[in-house]
Amino acid sequence: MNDCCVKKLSGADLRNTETRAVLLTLLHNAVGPLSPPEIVALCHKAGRKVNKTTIYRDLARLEEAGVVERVIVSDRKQYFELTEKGHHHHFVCMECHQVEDIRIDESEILKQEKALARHNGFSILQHSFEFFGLCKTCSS
Amino acid sequence: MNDCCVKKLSGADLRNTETRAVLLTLLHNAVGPLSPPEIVALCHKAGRKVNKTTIYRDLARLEEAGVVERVIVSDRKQYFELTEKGHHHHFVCMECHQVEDIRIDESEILKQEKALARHNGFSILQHSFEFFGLCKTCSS
DNA sequence: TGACAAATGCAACTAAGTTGCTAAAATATT
DNA sequence: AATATTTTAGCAACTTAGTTGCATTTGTCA
Repeated sequence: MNDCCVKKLSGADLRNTETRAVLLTLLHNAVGPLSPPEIVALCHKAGRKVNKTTIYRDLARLEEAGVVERVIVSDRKQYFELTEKGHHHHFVCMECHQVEDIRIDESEILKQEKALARHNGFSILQHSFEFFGLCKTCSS
Repeated sequence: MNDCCVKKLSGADLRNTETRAVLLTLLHNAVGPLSPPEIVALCHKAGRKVNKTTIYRDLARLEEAGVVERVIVSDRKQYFELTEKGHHHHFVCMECHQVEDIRIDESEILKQEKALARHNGFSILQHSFEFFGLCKTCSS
């Protein structure tokens, strides 16, 4: 298990297991957020037999510990990514369904959020923007 | 069945059935998009016994016909709303999970979309913004 | 009214996600 | 290093959303 993983796990009071190392490595290498079924499939591909229950529970614990974040993507699945990736949004390819991280300037949006909250009487605590279209590969 | 529904259905080459009238009325009166299980529950509440299969199929046909739109909300369910409501976004209450329609000025965002697409090599065809927080009722 | 296509309901199915319980592995203790 | 303790893993069973095939019923139009 690499040092980075050990640090993340021990800092979170979680035991260092091979499954967690694989999980964190997968999330680390991913170009976008991963869903639990995707993670299970990738583990199996990497020769590691894991049960989906374990993945769901590990993700829940890592989320509690602040190591991963549950991400809001629109296709009726949960997604997770490393917290260290920071706040960003997603591009979803309508053809291959791949999800890519993207970063945008939010200054204008934050202004509008404030106005919205004031006007409608609710408080806005977070947001999620998704863009849909064809990715580089699928559009060429 | 009210005139409005009849027009929507005949214009879409769909037969006028009581179930569809109820469905369209529910969507018409909703403050936000509805999920199929929600629609089934609301139908039953309104004294109309419908099978979920019918609702899923009716929604699919109405979507094809452009009468309703499949909406992208983040909680792993499909949602539908009347197309006539036009383009807008959603506010999701983190407490009661109610989804409300909201409208924002997108001029700044559209500019960024163009830049993003150019920069990353993909084409953006649609987007979906969701805001999360506490609704008027839940925050008071 | 009757023919025919469309719509409905039912049962059976898939897939994501959850929970309880037992077995196994990781850490702490001696 | 061996063992006690606690966490983690795996399995089976379950829930809910959503889908499909097929038989039956209902709209629509001649």
